[in-house]
Amino acid sequence: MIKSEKITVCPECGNNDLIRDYEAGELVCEGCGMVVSSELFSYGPEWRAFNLEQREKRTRVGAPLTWTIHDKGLSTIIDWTGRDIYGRGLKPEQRAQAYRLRKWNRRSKVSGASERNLAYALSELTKIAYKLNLPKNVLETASVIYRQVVRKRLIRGRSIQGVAAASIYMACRQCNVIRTLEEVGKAANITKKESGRNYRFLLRKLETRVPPVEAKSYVSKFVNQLTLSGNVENLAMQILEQAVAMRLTSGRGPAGIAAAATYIASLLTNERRTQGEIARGAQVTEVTIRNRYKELTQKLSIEMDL
DNA sequence: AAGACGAAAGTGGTTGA
DNA sequence: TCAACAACTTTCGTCTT
Repeated sequence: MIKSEKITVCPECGNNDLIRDYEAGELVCEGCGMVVSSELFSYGPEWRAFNLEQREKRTRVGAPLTWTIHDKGLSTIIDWTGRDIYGRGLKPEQRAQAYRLRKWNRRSKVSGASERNLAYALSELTKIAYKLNLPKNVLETASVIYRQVVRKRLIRGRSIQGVAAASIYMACRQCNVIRTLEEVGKAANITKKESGRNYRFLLRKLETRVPPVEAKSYVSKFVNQLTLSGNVENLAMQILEQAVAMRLTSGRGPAGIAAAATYIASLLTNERRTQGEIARGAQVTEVTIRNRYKELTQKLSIEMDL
């Protein structure tokens, strides 16, 4: 789904190497990193993935470079051993040249506080993503988001940790990977409140539309956590589709509904899990699961002959 | 003994005056 | 800014497997 596709040259630097970053829904200039247009829309993977592992493998389509290194992974380093590639010593004028090259190479890479901060922030993003077991595309998306924030000069007065967490959370939402604000906050060593504040801030300032989470997105997470089979996952999905069609989902927390659907599916397929087990993984209470469970079984007239 | 159930009171966030 | 409100949580006693 692509809108306004006529832009071919970056208005910032005149470069005509524009990259379509579908995961972030943006048209990005390869030259200067400017986001030329954020009109592209992406709803995640083009084909179906049934769990996180598959999703990780199947979403490796997109920008060819990485956005997680401050110079996009294009750097070269010149080492300090005064020898050439054959191990021979260098002549004095060559050594002097190598020294000058090194100096400028270094300076061109991490120059000034903002570059240093960016490098630091990107390494933080990587750490958080690692702790949360996030697929690569989410990390890449988060990096693009963070760069946007830097470019709009919104960092001042905010902690790098906080903005990093918010970027990761936003990237998760855009990529349909379910992580709660609490989980992200914990991985970034900040409170849920703080990560939430920063997320709302980004939402407002970047004017990004993030569609609300569908209950269905939760199911694969739960199924993985509880090591249930694909049958359960499929059945839970079907239940949710019916629930959505019958408007049983509006105003309800998607996590609770998905948890209940997973619970029902686990009963019907004889892979029973207790309400407690599911509740713990879903970060809702048993009571909520029970309430949703009651609604779903009643309204969808699912027979529970146990 | 563990799990499921449900009533009742408490909590944090949104909404609308 | 504040109170009303809905969804959800916590807690706890009771019933079921």
